Formats: sequence, C-alpha cells, structure tokens
Amino acid sequence: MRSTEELRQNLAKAILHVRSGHATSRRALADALRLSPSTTGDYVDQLISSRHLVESGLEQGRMGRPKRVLKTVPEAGWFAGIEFNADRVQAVRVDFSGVQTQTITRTLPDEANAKSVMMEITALITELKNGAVGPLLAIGVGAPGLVDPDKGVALHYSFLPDWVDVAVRDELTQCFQVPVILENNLRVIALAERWFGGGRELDDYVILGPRSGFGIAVMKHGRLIDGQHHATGEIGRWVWPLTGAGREMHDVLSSPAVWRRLSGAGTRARLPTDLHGALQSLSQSEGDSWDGVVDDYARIMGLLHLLLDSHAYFLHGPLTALGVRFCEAVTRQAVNLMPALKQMPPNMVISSLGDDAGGLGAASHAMEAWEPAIS
Amino acid sequence: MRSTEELRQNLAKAILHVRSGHATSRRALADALRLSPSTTGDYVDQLISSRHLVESGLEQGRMGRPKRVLKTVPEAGWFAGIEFNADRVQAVRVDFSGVQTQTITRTLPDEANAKSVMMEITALITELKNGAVGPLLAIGVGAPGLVDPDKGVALHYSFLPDWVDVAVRDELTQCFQVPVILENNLRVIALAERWFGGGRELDDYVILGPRSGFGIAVMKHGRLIDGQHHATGEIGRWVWPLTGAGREMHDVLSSPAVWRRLSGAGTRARLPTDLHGALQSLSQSEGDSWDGVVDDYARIMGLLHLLLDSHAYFLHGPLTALGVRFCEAVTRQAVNLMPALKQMPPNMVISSLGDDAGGLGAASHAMEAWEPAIS
DNA sequence: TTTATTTATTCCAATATTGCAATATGTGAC
DNA sequence: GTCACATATTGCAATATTGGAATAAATAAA
Repeated sequence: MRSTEELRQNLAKAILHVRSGHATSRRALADALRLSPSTTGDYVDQLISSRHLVESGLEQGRMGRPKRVLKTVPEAGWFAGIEFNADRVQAVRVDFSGVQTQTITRTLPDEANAKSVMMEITALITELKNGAVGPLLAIGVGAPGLVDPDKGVALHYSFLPDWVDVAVRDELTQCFQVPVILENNLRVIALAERWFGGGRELDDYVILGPRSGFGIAVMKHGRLIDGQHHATGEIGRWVWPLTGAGREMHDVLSSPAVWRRLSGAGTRARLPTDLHGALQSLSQSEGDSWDGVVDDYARIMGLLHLLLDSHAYFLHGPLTALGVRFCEAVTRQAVNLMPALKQMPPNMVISSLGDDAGGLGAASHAMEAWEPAIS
Repeated sequence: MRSTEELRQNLAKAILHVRSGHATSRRALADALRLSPSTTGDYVDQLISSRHLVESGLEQGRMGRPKRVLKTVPEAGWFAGIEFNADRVQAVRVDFSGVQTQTITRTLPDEANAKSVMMEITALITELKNGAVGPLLAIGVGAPGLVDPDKGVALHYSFLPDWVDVAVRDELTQCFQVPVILENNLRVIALAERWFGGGRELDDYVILGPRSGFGIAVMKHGRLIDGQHHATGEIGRWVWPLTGAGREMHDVLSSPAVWRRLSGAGTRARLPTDLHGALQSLSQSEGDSWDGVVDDYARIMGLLHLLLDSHAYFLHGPLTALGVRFCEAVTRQAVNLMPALKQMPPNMVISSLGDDAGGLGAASHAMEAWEPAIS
C-alpha cells in the first residue's frame, strides 16, 4: 500500500481542484495530480461513493468523448473562517463547494482582551452552526500581529493588551474537535484572493495591506513566503522617508495616516468610524497631499516590484476606497521615479473582495488544510 | 510501475542527499525521501550496482545496529560549471562526489562579443576534459543579465553589445550531448552557497551581489524565488537615495562605485584591475565616505530584512574585501536606523566562497539537475 | 452512411511500493 | 555473560499504481 498519508493528500488535492473548477473531469484531474488516469478514476469513484463529489452531467469539448463533469457536494460539510483585529471579529461559513453561505461581524468593546476575544470567536463559530448543512469540517483563523502557524500560537499583537502566546489552535480544537489552522490575517487574505478574488489562476502575487499598520503578504510559486521570525512582509516598520531618522511607515502610510494627510486632519483628530467611507469622499482629492501620498506609494511599489517581480499587487483595506484612479496614479509615478519599470510596470489592482476578505481567507485556509477521512 | 520519471527523480535525490552528507544510510535516506526503508534499500542497491554509490564502512550511533555509510563514487563522472561576465570566463570541474577538481579562469578581450564568448565557453569545457575521470554528466551555466531558464536562453546583458537572445542551452547541448542548465549568475551563486559555502543546512537566505551592478538572489523554502520577467532581485535599479530624482543604486553602491567613494577617486578615474585588492587596502577606512557607504548598505539591509526575514545575508563580490568589520558596522547602523530590527537583527555574513563562487554555483546547478539513466 | 480522428474513461495483467515481521548488530544494566 | 532495549537492514506477502489495450462517445471528412 502506498502511504495512507499520501493517499489522503491526493484525495484532498482532487477535491480542491474540483472545487476551484480548475480540473473537473477524471482526465483533467489525472493531469493536475500527476497520476495515471486509472488511479485517478479510482480516487474519483471513492470520493463519489463517500458523497464528496458527484457527476453533474456531460461537457462536450471541441471533439471526442465528452467529459463527465465533477462537482463538489455542498451538503458534504462546511468550513468556518475567523478573522479579527482590535475592533471586530468576523466569522464566515463556506460550504463544501466553496460558496460563502453566511457572514457574521461583531464589534468588540474597547476593553476587549485575549480571553474575551477567544470567547467571542467560539461563540461565533457556534452561531455559524445555525442553518448549516452537514458537519463542521475545519476552522481557519486569521489573527493579527505575529503568528506561529506551525505551533498554532498567536505570539503578539500590539492593539490587544494581553494578546501574547495565545494557543488558539489547541483551544479551538479542544472545543470543536475539528482541525484548526492559524495564520496571520494578511496572509490568509492572500489565500482568499486565490479562491474568491482576482488571483484565481495566479500563483505569484502580493497583497498590500495598509490598514491600522502596513504589511504585505507575498505569494510565490503558489506558496506564501515565510521567514525566520514569522515576520515577512513587515514593511510597515521601514523608516519613511528613507532619509535621516524618519518615522516608521506605519505612521505615514497606514489607512488612518493617509486619511489624516488627505483630509488635513491633525494627529489628534478623532478617526471616523467608517474609514472606508470617509476615504471615498476624499478619492477625488487633488493637490499636494494627494500627490505626496501617491509619491510615497509609488516608491514602495517601485521597491517591491524591482525586488519581487510579481504578476499582481492587490490593494486591500480602507484605501481601496481611493479607487482605480489611485492605482493608476501610483503606477504612473512609480515608472516616473524608477525608469527601469518602464519595461515592466507593476500591475497594481484594487482587490474585489471588500470587507469579507479576512474571513474568506481564513475559510480558504481551512479548505486547503482539510483532508477527507480514509474509508 | 510507478512512473519512471519519478523513479529517476528519487534516485537523483538519493544521490544528492548522499553527496551532501545530509543522509548517508539507507534508513536516513528513507526518511529524507519519504519512502519506505524497503524501497529505499532497493534504490540504494541499484545505485551501488550502477557504480554511483559505495558502502564505505560502518558508523556507530549512540546505540543499536550501526549505519552502513554510503558515499558517492568520485569516478562516476563529473560536472562542468561555467560563469562569466564582460571581463572573464570561469570554468570549474566538480567530480561526482562534489569535490572541486579543477578551475580555469580566462580573461576576455575588450572587443569580446556573444560569439567569441560562446566559443571561449566551449573551449574551456573541452579543456576541463583533460585529466578528468569518468564521463561529463552535465553542464551548468551562470550567465549575467536577464536569463530565461526554462527556455535556456540568455535574454540580455548590458556589457556585451550583441548579447541578446543567445540560445546557450541548445548550442552547448548540441556540442557536448549532455544536459545543459542555464541560470542567472547571481542565482547560481545562491546554489553554490548551499553546496560549498555557509548555507549548507539552510533553505532560507539571500545573496547580496554588489559587483558591476547590484542584484540579489533570494532562496526561500529551499527554492530560488522567481518572477514574471525573470527579474527578481534587480534592486540595483532602485533609485538611490529614495528621495527626489536620485540615480540608480548601481551608480552608488556597486563595487566600482563604493571603491570610488572610499578612495576619493573621481567618476572618470580608471578602475583598478584588482578591485578586491584595492578595496582591501581601504578596509580600514574611516570618516564620512566610509560612514556614508555603511549607512546606505544599512538602509538596504533594513528594507530587505523587514521584508524577507531571512536567516542569512551572504555578501559576495569584491566588497567582501571590506571584511567582517563592514558587516558589523552595517548591521549596527541598520538596527540604529530601524528600531524594529532590534528584536531580529539581520545576520549579514561574508561569503567564504571567494572568486570561484560563480563557477561552483553553475556546477552545483548541474549537479542538482542531473539524473541517472535508468537501468 | 461509413470511416477516421479525437478525447475520456475503464479494464486488467504487470510491477513498484509498502507494512510488517524477521534478522542483524550494536549498547547498557545487572 | 545474559537479557532488555535500540537502531538498521532485509525478506516477503499484500496491495496500490501503472501502462497499454479496449471501450465509449463525440466530431469531421469521405
């Protein structure tokens, strides 16, 4: 017998390919899994008899015998995706065929701490069970700050006082008896982009996350780039501008900072509750502050693109309110500043995922991590 | 039958593990290849009977039956590694057990062009055959400038006039009838670091290559980061400093530029032929120009480390002459400039590979690409 | 209509791989 | 020395996977 571990992995991969629509016939699956058609046919039969897949009719190609199209069974179960920050917790339910079937967002009180956040998370997962079809299969969590995915521990997050070394995975596994997978929230958004956004066919792109802070996530060869201290993409801690003893980029280019610069509000001004909306009304801005923000972002795009040479750079968070106009201005200015980019202008786009990106990403992560039981 | 392609890959991996010394018994190989001990034993027996491996005695662990230690047979063949730039061509021979057995370096005339470089390369490979034991197995080439590894075509290199779309792989395959593998020269150096340098056990590090230009190569998860235009790591084309309309980093931080800054020579001054030696005599410099260079490099290290969070940053090229003192100064200043680095100071080290890095890297690439014939 | 061609799937004998038990060869305790 | 234990390797029946031929089901051409 081939190792059962590998068998499970192959079955899981087959399901992922069918769910994504990338390979929906036995033959296409064989190519995608790099296995023989015979074996793949066998696998598919297993997955059909275990009610994970069904045949949903025929699809005629240009010629030859038509494919017997495979689909994932929505009723086979569902995945929970949790994402949170200091302000709110978001929970989404995604059914087995990869369709988002529910979303709950709950605002956190000002005095939230690690314990209350964890309680809110378990409460939301329990709520998701209402109206769900089939069993809960896996839970994905996107946590802010530093995260150790291997150990399933959230290490640190500045905006929640006692959020230090929280054993998220173990707590939730204990509670729900299903696999739990933990990652940094920006990094799960990268997965969301692949499953639900414009990154579907891509395996090489970057997520730009100017939110309370400023981080990025880098997808290369279909895999998230990782680092020694689980701190890749922490570019918010670059000093900016890169001369003298500047401030950290966080303080100049995060969403709140950009809103202050564009609106002319002082450092002590209270932030609008709806930052996205507030920025939208500023998206037609002109003048020095607009040009200044564009210039800063252009430099960052130039640095990133000459280093990473990625296919796409997805803008996430409140700044998406600035629209395509902003992306175009940034790209134009980047090429201006760094002539080498003329041959390869960066492809900066507004993410289409909106506010659910985090929860969807966490659910995506759960979908990618889950494996079927062996019969 | 399992696909013969996969069999070959496994045999090749087994040889790589034995050669690197990372797994030198049947059992350790089984773990490394994620195959059962039975299968692995079978593979090893095949490789022994095909004279690629031998048993070289026993090694007692803390307890239990001792390992039957495996070694690669040096006489089983050899690999050619070629690296070049506008000034010189370097060729090294590495025997089957991974030992460097010959090195030839030849200076190119000023009027060198694509054709003469290719002729020099074939001449050097032919020369390497003198005194070689066993057959030539594969050729690795590290070419400067833009390279398309998949097609085996060198796309562009500024310092050789007609070096455009040169079909290096096809030409050499035709000539020598062995597999030829082409890559950017800085990127093969990354492989050299793994095989011959300090990166042996690492799969996450960065090569800093301030030479005629300034590029870097990024190893993540044991694999070289790639990009859309084969232009990852082209940070020499960043504008520098990052304010106003600066020059490109090439012009400020390449080896010649640093020599000019430290020595006080003007832009029109003729470069010393031995840049490494010339820099060595400047390695005790102090004062503004030294601090300025250190400051610039510190900013780059800060940017890179907060983005990539790599285990190590290997300095290559003539600037290695500045010694550990330079690395320490840069690291110190980087932490100064970007306080976030205090928790995770970058590990910047001088590569121990010296001038042969390119050739060794190309040979490493050949070693990694070669697969044994199936019996 | 018939035949050739293309593509998808399935059947089956051949074989590669595994799991497990057996064997080999050492250390450490008593 | 003998026994318990630890680790490495091998033998073999059980089985997972493959390659290739056969079958299925469509289009295109004659």
